[in-house]
Amino acid sequence: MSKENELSEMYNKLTQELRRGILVLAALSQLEEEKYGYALINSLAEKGLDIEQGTLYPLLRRLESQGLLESEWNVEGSRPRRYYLISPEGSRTLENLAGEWRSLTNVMEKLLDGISSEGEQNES
Amino acid sequence: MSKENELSEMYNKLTQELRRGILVLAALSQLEEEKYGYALINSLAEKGLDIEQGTLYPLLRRLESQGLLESEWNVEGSRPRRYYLISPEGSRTLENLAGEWRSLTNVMEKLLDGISSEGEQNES
DNA sequence: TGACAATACTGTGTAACACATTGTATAATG
DNA sequence: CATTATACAATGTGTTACACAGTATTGTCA
Repeated sequence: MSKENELSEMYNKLTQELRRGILVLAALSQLEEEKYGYALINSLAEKGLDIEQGTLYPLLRRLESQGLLESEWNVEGSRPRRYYLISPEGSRTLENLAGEWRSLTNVMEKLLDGISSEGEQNES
Repeated sequence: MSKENELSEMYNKLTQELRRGILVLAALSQLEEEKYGYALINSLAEKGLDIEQGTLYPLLRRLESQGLLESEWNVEGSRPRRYYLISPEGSRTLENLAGEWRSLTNVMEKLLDGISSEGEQNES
């Protein structure tokens, strides 16, 4: 059993690495309207991107400390929630990152040309 | 000056993170025909993906140790070169990763819908 | 001969993610 | 009322990989 497990474990690592890095982009892209962490997790999950709480919350705080996000507590509801919103600087960064992303997809398209994917394509 | 430098430094980190993870995919995709490291660097650069030697060489050795690549010294030319070739298992992994990549691009397309990129789009 | 390009490799630091876990407040259920 | 479940936030620890800078060798060309 060890062989297959090692394999899929390694494969998971690789896909994990693949997802990594897009998280910032994904988060920023969804915070043009104010959201709190938990809601962001859900809205990303709806669009097919699962992210752990232990990944997202530090990420949000990091982005805030970098000046890309702004946050404030909202205590008016049932529970206090910390709402995050993209900052002007975050918007510029988002646009630039989005451009980088599109460049990358262009490059990868060239590189992957002719490689058929077995992975299930989720038709939306 | 420090403010702008910190900014672009952070931005570089982010784009770096964005590139991260796709390196495996890029390398595997180009090694369906035998290549040596230096040539791979050049061929990737031609397609728009710059990768440092200190990044690629350890990556190749890692992929080999994981069984995704095979390598051998070729001493017939002027200098000895280590040639790398994707393994059967590497091919399967490549196909799966390519599928994951395409899923990710689908998700990101949804997420980035409506975000205009300022970054220069390299029209090929 | 000297300088530069091609080619390969390694060691170290940094940073981010995943995972597990803690903690609290509210809702739901028995 | 007590207990469990869920919404929500936070942290800290370990793993991993990338970048960077540096070392080293061998050809080539001036």
